[in-house]
Amino acid sequence: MSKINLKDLAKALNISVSTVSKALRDSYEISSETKKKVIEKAQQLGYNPNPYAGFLRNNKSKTIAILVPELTNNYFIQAISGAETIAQENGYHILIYTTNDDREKEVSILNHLNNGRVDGVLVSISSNTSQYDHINDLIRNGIPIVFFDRICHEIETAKVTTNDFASGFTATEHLISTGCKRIAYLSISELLSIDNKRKQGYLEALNKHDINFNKDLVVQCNDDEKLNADKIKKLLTGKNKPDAIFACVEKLALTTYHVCKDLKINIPRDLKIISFSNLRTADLLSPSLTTITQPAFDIGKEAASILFKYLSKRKSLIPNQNIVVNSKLTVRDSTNPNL
Amino acid sequence: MSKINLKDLAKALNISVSTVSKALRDSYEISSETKKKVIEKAQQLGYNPNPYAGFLRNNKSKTIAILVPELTNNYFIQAISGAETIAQENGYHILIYTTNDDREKEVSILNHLNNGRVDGVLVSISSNTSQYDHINDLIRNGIPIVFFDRICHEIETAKVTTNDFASGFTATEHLISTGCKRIAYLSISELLSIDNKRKQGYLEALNKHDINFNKDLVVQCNDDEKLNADKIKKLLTGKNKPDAIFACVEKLALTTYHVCKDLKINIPRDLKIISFSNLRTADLLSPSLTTITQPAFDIGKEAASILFKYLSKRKSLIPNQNIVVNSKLTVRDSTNPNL
DNA sequence: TTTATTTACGATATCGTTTTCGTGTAATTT
DNA sequence: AAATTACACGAAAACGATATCGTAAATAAA
Repeated sequence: MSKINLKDLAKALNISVSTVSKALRDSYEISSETKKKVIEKAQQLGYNPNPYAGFLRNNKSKTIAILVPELTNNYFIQAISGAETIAQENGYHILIYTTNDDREKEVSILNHLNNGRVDGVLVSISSNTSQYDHINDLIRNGIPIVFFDRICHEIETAKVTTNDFASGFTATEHLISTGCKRIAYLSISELLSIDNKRKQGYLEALNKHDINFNKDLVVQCNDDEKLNADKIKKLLTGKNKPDAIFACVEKLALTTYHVCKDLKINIPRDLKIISFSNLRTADLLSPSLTTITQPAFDIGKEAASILFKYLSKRKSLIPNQNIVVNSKLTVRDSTNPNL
Repeated sequence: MSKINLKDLAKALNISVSTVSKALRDSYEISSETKKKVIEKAQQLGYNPNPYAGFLRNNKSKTIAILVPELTNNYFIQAISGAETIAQENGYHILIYTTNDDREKEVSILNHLNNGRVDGVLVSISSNTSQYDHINDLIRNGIPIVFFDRICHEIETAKVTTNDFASGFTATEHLISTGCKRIAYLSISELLSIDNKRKQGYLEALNKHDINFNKDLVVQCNDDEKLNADKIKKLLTGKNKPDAIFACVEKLALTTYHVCKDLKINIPRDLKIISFSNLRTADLLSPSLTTITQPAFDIGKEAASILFKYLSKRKSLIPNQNIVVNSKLTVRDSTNPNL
């Protein structure tokens, strides 16, 4: 009943293992009658090939890994979901790993993957990563990598991101257009290129509109929610308070909402907020949140597509390229000057 | 540089392959000096065992699959995240699959897994599943299954859920306590045991408080958001409107919020809402949403733990058992009678 | 000293495929 | 009729690690 292998099938048909194998793989060497017989018998006995035998033989596993800092994050989930869609279409399987923004873990997981377990990897690096030996090792071993969102510029391969600079610029300019002059920027990590680019956009917009940059309005946050809340609270209660906040990531916008609730600061009257976010409930928040929304699902699809393209070509060296998918500004009440 | 295998290692050390293998697996047959030498050399040459060779030989892959209806769902993501935590602790890898609530896909994926690719499976079935041959096939083949949330009672194995009946009862009684008499129940699928149990709790609470059950107040929804919105709109504009809604799943509560926004129905004054939900932003919604929150992360951890327990015992037949992790009612403004 | 036991290692079969060769028969060409 | 070519299949060697044997040397027991 169970565990039928090629040998069993061959015995049942009174032909050789190799013939059965070839028949099932539709080889030209096998006559169509034999093929038919084999396929029928396979169906009948419920033959299911052992994947690992094939992987071992072929040195290909039709499996990729996706490595993200965390799962409980709308952006990453949508990206993974997009990648999964493409994977199913191409018959690929997906292994999921999270680093919790821990560099040690990232290194350990990538080293673990450096042995042929996967044909390729989709990575969004953890924010405190700044050295890339573990990633280069993979590439050197012929395991291609595609970065998405949190990318490494230093590594030559495909990188899929959104237009972070332009979006940061747009977001800031939007705040300026509502009359804001003292715009704070909430940063999540100085080591993250997406963060830097968004900040560059922010600075450029300030510059264009002749607003002096005040470095006290850039708040360096991290993964500690409590600490972030404290920093934001200090920002909003100190002298020279901002009249707007541009949150680099969703998490910081939500923390800001909570802080404002605590401090009874009225959004958007006292403080306007805009954020990069993939929150599905952005329009149901109180007040609804103005967002720069990244096409996360498409970014995931795109990243997976590129990887599969090179895998199917049996090319493991992916040439350096930057794929940019544009984000979209959705204006809602958190930046409404008339409330 | 790359692709060092046992043979290479053995050659470099001038000892046999079997000795190297045993040394690396810390076998009692090998002297500690030899072990040290082997381990050193392995490190030096960057030896990384080919996983598939071992999987093939041992018929174990230290890999499990998680099958969920969808990824863009806070509950499933938290559960997966919990399972991933346990998996990392136990050195297991996780393959992710989604069915999009499509029975065909569910069958196809499970059949595909029925070949030793994974050692075990964590499943939340798709809502329209009602026959279970594909699942029994797996178990018969020695691949253990643990259900979480969307379970199959008909199959003898471990099932991890929340206390759906009691929670449905609590939710309904809470609405009653705020003065509601015409409480609608938004159902997602009649074939889903969690849905039925929650509804049973709802009915029981109505019964206890001598409220007549009106079957027009049970709205049968599905995966089509547009259709659901129409049904809810009809419910809220027809005669005999409800004064409260109990949404069986988060998605339906959000749809209700949108419909209310459209119809300018004031929550909670005109309509109170409670929902099963794992939304992190429940308290930031307008109004904040009263929820029954499932300990999704813990459910994922629990499900994975049970699976790994039996896998480590090399027992593939998991005895029938129901693990129940209690949900928690968090009262917020959407059911506040004083607003 | 002889026998039994432990210690440390090597040769080899095995897991289930895929694929390269080799080979016998039939069909085609000279 | 002899030689060539196509066709359909089988034998066997991989892929890389594991584990069961077997065995030589060293130690302990007789």
